[in-house]
Amino acid sequence: MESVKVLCGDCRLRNLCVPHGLAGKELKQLEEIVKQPRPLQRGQRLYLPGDKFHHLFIVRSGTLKTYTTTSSGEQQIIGFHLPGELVGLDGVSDGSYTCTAETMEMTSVCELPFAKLETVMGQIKVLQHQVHKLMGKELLTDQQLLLQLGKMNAEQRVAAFLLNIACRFHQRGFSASEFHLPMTRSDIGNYLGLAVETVSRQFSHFQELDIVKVSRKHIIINKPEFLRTITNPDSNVKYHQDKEATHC
Amino acid sequence: MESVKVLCGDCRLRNLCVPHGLAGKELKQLEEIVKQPRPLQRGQRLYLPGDKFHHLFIVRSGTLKTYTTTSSGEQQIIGFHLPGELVGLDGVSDGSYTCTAETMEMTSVCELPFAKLETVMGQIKVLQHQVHKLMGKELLTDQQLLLQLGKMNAEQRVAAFLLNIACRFHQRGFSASEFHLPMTRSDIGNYLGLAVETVSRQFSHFQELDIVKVSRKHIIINKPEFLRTITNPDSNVKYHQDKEATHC
DNA sequence: CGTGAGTTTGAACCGGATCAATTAAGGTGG
DNA sequence: CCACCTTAATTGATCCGGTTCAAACTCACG
Repeated sequence: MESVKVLCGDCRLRNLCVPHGLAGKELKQLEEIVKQPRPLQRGQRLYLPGDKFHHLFIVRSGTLKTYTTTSSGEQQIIGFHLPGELVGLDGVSDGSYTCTAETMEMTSVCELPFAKLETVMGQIKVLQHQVHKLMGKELLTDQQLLLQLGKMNAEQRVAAFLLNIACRFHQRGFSASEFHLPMTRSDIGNYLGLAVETVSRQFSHFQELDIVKVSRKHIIINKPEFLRTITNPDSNVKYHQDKEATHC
Repeated sequence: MESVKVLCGDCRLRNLCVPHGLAGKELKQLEEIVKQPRPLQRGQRLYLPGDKFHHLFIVRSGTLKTYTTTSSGEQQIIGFHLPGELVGLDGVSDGSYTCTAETMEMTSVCELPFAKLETVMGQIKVLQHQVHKLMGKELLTDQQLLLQLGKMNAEQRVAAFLLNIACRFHQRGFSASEFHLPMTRSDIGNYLGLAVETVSRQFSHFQELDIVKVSRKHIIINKPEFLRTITNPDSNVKYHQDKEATHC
């Protein structure tokens, strides 16, 4: 029995995603080129370095990580991808992927054939612009991480990481103050350029300060504003007292 | 007296650049939307964070750097941009630039209005695909740097940096083994997440090993294969003996 | 239960930062 | 053309944040 396809128009995530701004016939055009392969178990790979690039993927549920591998076998995690996020852009430039995309839990994705997407983008301006924005967002995400790796100490990196994850959960309709991390400490350390032990110690450290409550992968953020103070040391930007928007 | 506009069709860099693959009427369509503002002195800014995004820029001659600035005023250089390279994609996502783009010497650029570019991309498939590839390349460049910042030690970062610069000079028709660095040690250190002193020491170190000859900004690479060995430690990938292509 | 992966915590070590001082090189004005 | 000044680069000595090594602990899962 095949599972029924979720149409973009019915998807909770559509406004974070490629179909943002589309409706009617145009939305249908997009829906027609989207495939939804069967869900993947934890640890399965969507693609490997060198695989020919044909598709972009969008996480529908679950989480992916993408990582590059050095010639000596070390890997650097480039990103964690939550529902609504685009994966596979690393293949656009050379026509083959350079990263590995691997699921971190049971995960469903949408599959977008890039050649067809480009054709439809040529016809629908709104779609074209939205895809460009999503490509641009990837760049900003990477730049944010570069800043963390290049200029922040361990405490700041972990604080920034927690805020970033909290913010993205919030955007997806989940709590920004209480959530379940889909990745291990080791993944976090790899991503942030830190040893596992350092990540663990920073978590304990924040817990001692009563900024967060950590039990394994379950996180409660008590004082997001403290985390923000840590990442932005002597920023004299006023702290905005919007009750809700503060998390992002 | 206005300087004469260099047409894409006459530009040495056209195959690295946006017009790659275009000819005739299509090339003309592109040429029509390209502006060439007057050359910029060293230290001038093309845009600042928060400036509204209207243009992409392409370096025609000279060098740019782009950097993000933290709330506390620290800056992280994201990239150095040589002739033929695209600058300004950090503005696509939010409609405002997030970086500062600053010249490192006397520099000329081409200016591409992004809205018009998108229109023409909708009409010319080859152009559309080429721009997407250039956007994808930015991502790969950032990912390369992430790997360096996340997983490499000082020696490896500096070696990788030299190889990367050498390669890009080579692609632009200059020598890969002898060149003039457009940036200061401090810029290199900032870019690589290292202190100035560390960069300087690594240069001296490589010079002692007779791998390079350094005098200030003038660099001669004697043994690029040694640099490659340093960045790819126990890679058992065979060393290709192509006399020329080896630099990249 | 028992087993193994993931996590936490402690102690010792080290690579690169920081501090400090010297040298070299453009750039400027006399 | 040269003396002066400022900025960039080099080199040495010390220090420290984060890694590494080691061990104990916890929890999910067969």
